[in-house]
Amino acid sequence: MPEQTRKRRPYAPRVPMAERREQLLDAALTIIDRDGYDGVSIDAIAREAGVTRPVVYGAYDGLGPLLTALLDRQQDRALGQLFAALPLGADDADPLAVVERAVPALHAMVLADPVTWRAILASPADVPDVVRERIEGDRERVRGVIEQLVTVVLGARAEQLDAEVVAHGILALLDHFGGLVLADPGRFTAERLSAAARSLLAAWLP
Amino acid sequence: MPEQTRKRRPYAPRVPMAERREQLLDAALTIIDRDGYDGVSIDAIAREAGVTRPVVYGAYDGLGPLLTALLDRQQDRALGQLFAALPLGADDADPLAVVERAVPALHAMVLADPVTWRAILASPADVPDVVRERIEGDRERVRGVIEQLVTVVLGARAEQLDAEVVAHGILALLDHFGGLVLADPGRFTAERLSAAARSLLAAWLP
DNA sequence: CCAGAATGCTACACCTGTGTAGTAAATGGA
DNA sequence: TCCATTTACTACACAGGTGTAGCATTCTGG
Repeated sequence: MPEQTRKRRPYAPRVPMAERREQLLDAALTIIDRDGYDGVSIDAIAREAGVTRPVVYGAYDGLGPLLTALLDRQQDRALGQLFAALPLGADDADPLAVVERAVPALHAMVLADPVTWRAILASPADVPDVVRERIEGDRERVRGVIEQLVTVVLGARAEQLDAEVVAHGILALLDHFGGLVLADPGRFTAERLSAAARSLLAAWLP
Repeated sequence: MPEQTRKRRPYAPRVPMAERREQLLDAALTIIDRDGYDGVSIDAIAREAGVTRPVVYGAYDGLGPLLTALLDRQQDRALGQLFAALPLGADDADPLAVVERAVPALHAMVLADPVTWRAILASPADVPDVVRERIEGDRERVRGVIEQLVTVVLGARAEQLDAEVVAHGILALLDHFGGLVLADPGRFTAERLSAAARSLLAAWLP
């Protein structure tokens, strides 16, 4: 009686590369959302996807390239969502209207795709270098857009302001409140945040 | 000829426990500042301090307790510096004066002890749980103080405002600009930040 | 001056992750 | 149907971190 009994791992369903790649990116994103960037490793991704490590190495050349691919994919989603939410066609130049439209739109945006946004908003500091650099770069792009938006919307008033500093401030606020909304949606509702922004801005305008 | 030639590591200077503990905390802080929280391990701390791991285990029961002790020490420094920088005795209730005093004080504060503040401001997300909880708790305390400060300083005007949201916002701004100052002191000077805060606030006041 | 306590070091067993070579199973076209 | 290709798995060697047992050295007080 040959002891062939050594249980062999059941074969994972065979899928073509393209699909496998997508599946691995999903697995990585799931891990990031559940365990943070610390939890991401080739091994963890393989386990999460129900395959073995060589399968992952077959699809990507390592953790760096895999995360880069993930960022490529999420970047489209995130920036697309974001630029859709920002009232960029706002030539009306009414600051109050801009804020009234942007705040609920952004609120809806993060809650509509919490996994993507948690990965971005909760990312900082010790993430793998590839990820860090990528997100930094995107932040800069967004900050530039905000800076322009501020300049345009505030028009003449803007001359008093340090637009770069203001843009940094706005982005910091979006960042922080985005995180709060994700962490505690019941406490930080769109209405509440809109009201706060409105009342601050209303008092500020002439 | 006995082959006693197997080089034995030269003994590190012998120090009493109390001093050794301080030295290990310093080593940990150095590593955090240089390599981020990712780089912190018992092994790395031992190397940085020029001793072997068992020495570290003799002083602390593991990485968690060591980092807790580090936080205990840094907490005093940081909160002491912070509450000294915030104009808490500001019964004069002049918002502009409060900001004019607070911004340069905070700016000086982070630059006076960059290691401590980088460890706090650049901490987020995936730090060991002990550290994360501790810093979160402190943030809440500080936010509470700011909330009160806002209420007091703005007086009657405060009734229009959502003090909690405003305090969150202010703390987010302090956080973010603190990081910017540390990253690029030449670009974000005390004067520039003061001017920006002053001009925003001046326009906002009646 | 010489125990014995205090302090530090070596060495080991264990864990988790990386990356790869070799092998086994599934699949699709001749 | 059957074989070549594609896809997946096993197994190994290596790297770095943890925690501990046991030995070596230094220092101090009697």
